[in-house]
Amino acid sequence: MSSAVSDTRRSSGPEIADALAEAIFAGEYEPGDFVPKELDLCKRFGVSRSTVRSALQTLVAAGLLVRISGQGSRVRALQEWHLLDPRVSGWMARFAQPNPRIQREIFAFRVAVEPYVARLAAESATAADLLAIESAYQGMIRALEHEDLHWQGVSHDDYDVAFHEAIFAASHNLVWAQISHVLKPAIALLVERSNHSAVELNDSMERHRRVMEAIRLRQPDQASEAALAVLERTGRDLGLADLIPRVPSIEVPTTVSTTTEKEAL
Amino acid sequence: MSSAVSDTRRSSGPEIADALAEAIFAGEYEPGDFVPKELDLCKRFGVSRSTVRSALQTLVAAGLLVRISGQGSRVRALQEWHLLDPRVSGWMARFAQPNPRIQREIFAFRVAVEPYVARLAAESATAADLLAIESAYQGMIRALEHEDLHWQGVSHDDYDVAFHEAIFAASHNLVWAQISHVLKPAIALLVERSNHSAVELNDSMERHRRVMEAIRLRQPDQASEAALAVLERTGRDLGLADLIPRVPSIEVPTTVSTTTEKEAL
DNA sequence: TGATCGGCTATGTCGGACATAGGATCGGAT
DNA sequence: ATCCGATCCTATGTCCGACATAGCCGATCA
Repeated sequence: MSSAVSDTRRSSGPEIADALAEAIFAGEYEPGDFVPKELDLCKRFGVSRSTVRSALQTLVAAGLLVRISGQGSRVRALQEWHLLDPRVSGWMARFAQPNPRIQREIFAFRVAVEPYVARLAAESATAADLLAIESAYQGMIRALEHEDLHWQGVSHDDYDVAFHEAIFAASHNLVWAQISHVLKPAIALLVERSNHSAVELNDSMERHRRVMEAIRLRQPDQASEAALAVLERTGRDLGLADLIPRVPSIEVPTTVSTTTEKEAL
Repeated sequence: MSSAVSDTRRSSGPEIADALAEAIFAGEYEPGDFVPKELDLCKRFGVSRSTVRSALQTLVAAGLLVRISGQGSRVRALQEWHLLDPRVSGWMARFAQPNPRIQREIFAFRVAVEPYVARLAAESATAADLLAIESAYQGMIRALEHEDLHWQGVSHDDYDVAFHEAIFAASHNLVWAQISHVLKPAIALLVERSNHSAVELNDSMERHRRVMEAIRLRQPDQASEAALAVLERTGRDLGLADLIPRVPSIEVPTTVSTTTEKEAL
């Protein structure tokens, strides 16, 4: 048992935390269980108690553990985990792939959020933002043309992720930008798992292009729809398509208070 | 200088991190600056290096600091801070009150998000969720009637925050629930700063009631509108009303793919 | 003048020790 | 016999002192 964490080489801090996180995400220690005590972890990883404590503190900060004085370190319930911590998000993408519930809920979140963020981007993207978006898009194109050789180690998927990140950044809102950092690992995971046939890729590229174009032309409604269309393709590729129509994206209320769409700048 | 952090009493771990965070948020140490080295902090707080290192590690996990071996601990740029970490969110609410940009952007985020979450809640709230929402609502009422004496130390504001939290929980989505934890301190801050005149409170209560009723009756559209109306009042009280019409909430696309509203369960 | 070498600073890691919190156990009193 | 309290035990929290290491700066030398 516990084959995942048995490395003896000196790996300093973060790698120990990673190993423990992997074990937790793999279900080796379930919520309510206690992870091994500090001294055992010292022996297992061949490091001192300071280092182990440092790693454990990382997991506490991530909300994965509670440390009870005199008792041990207990795995917390799933709801308590800080899923919005980029570290946790990264672990989830790497280790929790088979967990369908989490994948579904994150995708549902993206379906709600990304069209709205695209709308914001259409309203307030600067030239610099457009450049970042277009660079990512061109990178995706180039990576497709020189299919086998990854352009300088940067693959099509990397550009795809960068494309989505650039749109979040273009929203010019601190909170949404943070959320893109959190979503990044999840997006990366979905991108690399979605299908890669030629037809699908062409379709996907066209959908991405429409998002970019709508943002450039300051067309919030079209940007929102186009972003949803991108997710629709991804969802179809991964069997999550049922989340698309039922969980709509963020809305423009049609109440009377709505002033005419302001053409800023 | 640095009058904020000069307490000598034994305060163990978290309070030292809090004191440092307060100093950073107060601008005592700006991005790029170095905070005092470990040994100085030991002397200042009267604790050992282990304790200081523990506190510093908390700030690193929050994204406020980078620790460079042999050089010191440097304050990171604002964009790097993990604003979605509940701890950071709490510090922000407590210490960064005068920062109008952050307040505005967080409120803009709420305006986008809360109506959509209310919609989700209307679609999938269970009886238990309704109970939680209604309990918070009744608590607000009781706290108003016995105005001066806080009911068992729980004030009207606390119930208000709990009301919003319960709605997030009723969305039954891990990510949205997390976001409520993050928003909680910000909500608490806004709630306690908004006006408390009798007329305004009555108006506010009526708006809250409409949200609750719409969720109970499974009316997503009404729930969304009602949630926006609650925020509209808050925004008006705090001079953020201009964010309401311009930054609409998450949308139901009116594309053909929308199936008929599903009456779940 | 410029590149390499050495020293300096502050963090990273180590090992051992004691204090403390929380649970379990065992005992006494009703 | 049951209930309650004092005691022991375990594992974490804190402390101390020491050395290793990373990164910067200045001095030295070609």
